[in-house]
Amino acid sequence: MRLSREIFITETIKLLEEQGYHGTSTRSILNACGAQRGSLYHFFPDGKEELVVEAIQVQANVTANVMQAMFQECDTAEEAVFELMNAMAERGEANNFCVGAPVAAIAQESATTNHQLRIACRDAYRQLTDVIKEKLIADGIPQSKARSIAISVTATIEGAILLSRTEQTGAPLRDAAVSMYKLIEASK
Amino acid sequence: MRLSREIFITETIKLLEEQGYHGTSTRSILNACGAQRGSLYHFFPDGKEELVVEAIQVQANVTANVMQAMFQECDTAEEAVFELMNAMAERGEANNFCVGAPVAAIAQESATTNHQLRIACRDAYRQLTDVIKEKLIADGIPQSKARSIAISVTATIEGAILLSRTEQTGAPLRDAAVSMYKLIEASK
DNA sequence: GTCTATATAGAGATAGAC
DNA sequence: GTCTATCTCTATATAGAC
Repeated sequence: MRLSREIFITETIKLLEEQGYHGTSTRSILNACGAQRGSLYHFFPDGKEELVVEAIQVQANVTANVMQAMFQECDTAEEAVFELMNAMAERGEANNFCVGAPVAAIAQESATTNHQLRIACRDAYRQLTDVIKEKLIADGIPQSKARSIAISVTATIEGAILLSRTEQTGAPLRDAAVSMYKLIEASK
Repeated sequence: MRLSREIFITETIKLLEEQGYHGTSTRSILNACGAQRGSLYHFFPDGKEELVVEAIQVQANVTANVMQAMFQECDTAEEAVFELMNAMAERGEANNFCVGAPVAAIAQESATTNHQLRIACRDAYRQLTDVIKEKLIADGIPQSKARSIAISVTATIEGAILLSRTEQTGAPLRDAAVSMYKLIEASK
């Protein structure tokens, strides 16, 4: 089969979402791609770590773009965040929560044990936080306040995905959506 | 050495906190306990999974007790949550964020792949959410509202721990503490 | 660029002596 | 209850033919 870095990255993101870093073997990645071992090390000479770091970066870009597109449709920042979180709840319910927070699992596992991965996760979160922050600023909230709220919203989203996955229902994401709406509204 | 189930559980919690489920080998647990392989399977015939399930339960109980004790010292619910989250920021900074959310890492990894672990994590979160809910109710917030806010707060705490670990600073936890204070205050 | 075979290490678990 | 030896499986990575 004609392979490419892109195919590896796409399949890796999916598996990371479900199983995290240690839980995702290069074997299962190879399997998902229909590739042989040699190809992986041809495209990613530094192996699994290199592949996962790139997967995190690609995933962050994709998510940031989706969020930005969604935010443009919403007048206020509280609406934007509310819509985003409800969309996540729906997406999760449609997929039995097999998809979720690809970065979160890696971040938890690697925060204190793998520098490269930690940095990749950190930068991914900064990118997503910035998208939220910009929407808050565009909505008239002063910069330093916007920064603090954006971090809180990012935290809440990640935690709510975790709870929704654990409960196997979108309820936590929907509850948290309401709370974030109120929080942003009250901060104006 | 004279061993016990308790020693295994205590050491396992510590390792899970840093490395998650797949990242924590039974070998490293044995090492930390100064135990031999046979002892583990003597105390926990079903092996790693049984041990980890118990570790999650014990950890949930300990955390719930700490929270309850802390909450008793605080007049209002918003104060209580604020104090808790700031205490977590401090604790993290004192430990280079090597400690954190033992349940979160396992929950992420096992949500879609291991039923027993998922249930243990789910119950752990329900227990912690209940502690927060009771404080909100005691503070005069009606039950259904209290439930929804408690879930949001739990989500935010878990997410903020994740961000703090990733950034290696307590800032996200402190930002989120302020936000949760505002959220609860505005919900009265 | 793709394939197979292999190297090396580590995983979780079991059996049975003491 | 503890220890050691061992089983089986799987992990990541490499080498070299094609």
